[in-house]
Amino acid sequence: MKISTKGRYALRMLVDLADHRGEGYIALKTIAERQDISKKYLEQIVPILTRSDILLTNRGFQGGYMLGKDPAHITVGEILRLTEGSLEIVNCIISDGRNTCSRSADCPTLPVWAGLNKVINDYLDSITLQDIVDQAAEHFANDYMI
Amino acid sequence: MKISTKGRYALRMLVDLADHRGEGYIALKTIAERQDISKKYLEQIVPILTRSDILLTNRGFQGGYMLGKDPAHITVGEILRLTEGSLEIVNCIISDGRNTCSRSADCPTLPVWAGLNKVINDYLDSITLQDIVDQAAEHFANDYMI
DNA sequence: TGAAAGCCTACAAAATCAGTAGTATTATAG
DNA sequence: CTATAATACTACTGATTTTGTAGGCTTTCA
Repeated sequence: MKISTKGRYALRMLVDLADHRGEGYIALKTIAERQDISKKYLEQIVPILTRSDILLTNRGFQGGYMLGKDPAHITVGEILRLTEGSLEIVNCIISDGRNTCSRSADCPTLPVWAGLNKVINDYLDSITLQDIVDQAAEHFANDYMI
Repeated sequence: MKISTKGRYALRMLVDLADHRGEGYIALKTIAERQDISKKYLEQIVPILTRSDILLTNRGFQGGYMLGKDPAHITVGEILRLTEGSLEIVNCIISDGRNTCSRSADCPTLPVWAGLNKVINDYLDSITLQDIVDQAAEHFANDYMI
């Protein structure tokens, strides 16, 4: 029951881009170095995001990546649903809320998982990239005040 | 990001026992057949629970298993923390709330995971075996009323 | 004393994770 | 028009986890 590096790295990359918003397209090499993540591995994760509207890409010389939307309109839930495939916490339930298991009609535990799903998705959908950037800035300011 | 069969089977087994409370020790064979789970596999999951106080065991002839506590005092969170090892959603954080990653001091995404952890644990700790049994009974009653 | 139960340990197929590697394609500067 | 700097695509791989099977051992009671 873990979120994989795929989702964690994607989030870190997008937060990095939100942090450097307004600097145009940023090369993956730069991000990989700043975040200390294998560039080759990131290369595999990134296309998942470019296929949606949250990440824009430019190939060739001086190419790179740029956020496609306002960080305040990109939620963590959105990012993780793309990179983790799905946030469904059990195989008993598939993405559209329908269920697959033959026992589902009478399964007393199914409502537990459905509720857990909702709690997780609601929480992750409530946090935007902008929230993360803002909170980090606040954290930094507090450090200075000590 | 999934809860494994280990946790799901353990929960189903304990709900089954809660359903048949007052019938003394119940053989694993019976539970495995009722729940359609491999008895041999259940055998491996069960010792995790007997080591805690939620499940009592009796060996030998007419042995079996019995809940060790009132179902109203056994939470889903308790069961899953035992069987899934931990409910921590990322490797960045370990069970006692301390963190392992070298980037943790400045990691802007860490609070997101800490918050997700709290949301998940709070939800799962809020549901007891008795809640599940009650809700299933209600569901059954509603079916009859239609 | 024998049958019914749980206990313990080893093994293994399949899936998933976390990358590495190499090649192809695209875009721009000069 | 070509060298270069960047992304895109695809294949492979070692390690770990998941989901069981299998078999023998021990305990309890009729």
